[in-house]
Amino acid sequence: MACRYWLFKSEPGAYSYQDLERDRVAEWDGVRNYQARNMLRDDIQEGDGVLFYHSSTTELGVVGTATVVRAGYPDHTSWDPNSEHPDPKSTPENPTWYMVDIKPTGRLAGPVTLARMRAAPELQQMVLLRRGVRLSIQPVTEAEWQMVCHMGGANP
DNA sequence: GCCAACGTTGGC
DNA sequence: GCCAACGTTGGC
Repeated sequence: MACRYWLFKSEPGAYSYQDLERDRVAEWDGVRNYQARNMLRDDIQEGDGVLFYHSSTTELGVVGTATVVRAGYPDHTSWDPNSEHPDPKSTPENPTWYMVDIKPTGRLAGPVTLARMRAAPELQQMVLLRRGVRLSIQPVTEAEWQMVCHMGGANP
């Protein structure tokens, strides 16, 4: 897959865009879904763009952008029994789960809400809007990236 | 390898 | 809080 743009979902109660701005760099750990793992491990490259989406909150939508600063590497929290998502089957020698590091590149001037995206004819093919898709990491096309950034009043 | 039961996600 | 949709688990 030669995708250069992605959408990462996060519940702002757990980790918000504001948290990312505070931290400057975030290890995107804790992903425990094989489809998402494959993208983290195989496809997401340094320099790729990330739409940061807030889920399970009052204002659903993309609130900012980020960029990948480190491509996929083993998620060390998976073999830490005290982490939030331990997996006894994952070891340093044979890791099951992967993560990337991202840093914020700018809050959108206005949030691009889920409702606005649903209403945009240009975005009808977005993975996010597909019925039943719950992936927390999704590929985004360049056209979709441009459109969301445009709708958000950003120029990354 | 099938598939029912269960757990999770996430919008509403 | 509800529930549709999906992923995972485990008995057979």
